[in-house]
Amino acid sequence: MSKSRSSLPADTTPAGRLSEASLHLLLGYQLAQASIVTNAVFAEQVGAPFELRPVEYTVLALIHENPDVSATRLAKALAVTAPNIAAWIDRLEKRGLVQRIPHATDRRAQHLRTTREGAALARKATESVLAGEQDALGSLSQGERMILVELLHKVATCRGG
Amino acid sequence: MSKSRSSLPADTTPAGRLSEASLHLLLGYQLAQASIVTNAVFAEQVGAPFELRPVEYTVLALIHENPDVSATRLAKALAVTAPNIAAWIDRLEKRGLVQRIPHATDRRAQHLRTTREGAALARKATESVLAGEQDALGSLSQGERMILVELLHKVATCRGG
DNA sequence: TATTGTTATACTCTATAACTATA
DNA sequence: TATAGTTATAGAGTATAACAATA
Repeated sequence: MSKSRSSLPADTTPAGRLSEASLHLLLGYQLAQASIVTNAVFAEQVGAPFELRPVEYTVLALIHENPDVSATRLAKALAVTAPNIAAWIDRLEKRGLVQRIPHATDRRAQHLRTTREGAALARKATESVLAGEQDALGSLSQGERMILVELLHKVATCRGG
Repeated sequence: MSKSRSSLPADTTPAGRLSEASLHLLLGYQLAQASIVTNAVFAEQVGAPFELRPVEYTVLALIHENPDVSATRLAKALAVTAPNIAAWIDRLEKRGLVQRIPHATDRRAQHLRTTREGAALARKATESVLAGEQDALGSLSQGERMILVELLHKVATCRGG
């Protein structure tokens, strides 16, 4: 069953049917338009039920996957400033989702780990967004989604890190 | 000449080399990571030289391409609220880049048009970001960029408009 | 001197509520 | 009663500066 939406002219905005021919090839514009959809999915599947903001969720998930990571490395991975990553970690720590562990030899540094509850939440949240995205993006085949993810990763890799 | 960066492990963040296996398939996450790159390109090519914010530029470009569009339709196309689109239009109008024209029959409504300067700026800005993106994303072939744009457009089209 | 992490603070962006005017 | 657009205001998100402690 194809969606009526698939009959949209190629060079018009998804909402409002505005011409976007000159913007069509702009990756930044298309990323922003696509993000409107994924942001809505995230808000519905994770933001509202688990009270996690997008960045907050990503911080939690990356700590979960990278036990004993430092705040500095997290900040670089997400391109957020040091004061802001500290604030996000604060929130997660106060909710009992992550722990700050003192570094054994370097007394300035610290390791970050998820608690048992944090790990469980990270798993549940990831599962929920994934399912939500697959549901919302039904018009894309599994293959198309794979290609899209790989190309996006290639774009992200152009970053100076 | 291939970039040293192309030797990056597939499931690590571009910066910080964190594992991201569980996030890898999340479109929202990959969009955010890719946006870090395109946002930097925009800031350098348009944001700084022309003093235009991303949304501000997009509003200008869409008005340029859709003469006599209404603020309501613009707001829907960009998924921003009515008060915010009004503020962005205010900024553009005060800089002499767009004009608000009273509607002929409906005295509540108005048409939006770019001025001669606004049109010139829209053209120059679009040209600059495009060139900047092509330069920054040199590791993607022209074909890959086309596929990426089309898939992103397909994602955006999943929006309820 | 450079690095890790923090606090304090200001700025930008966005959202909601309440309003005017018109249809 | 619904719509187009505005104003006022609060909240979320991010940035810079200045700092403490350690390497």
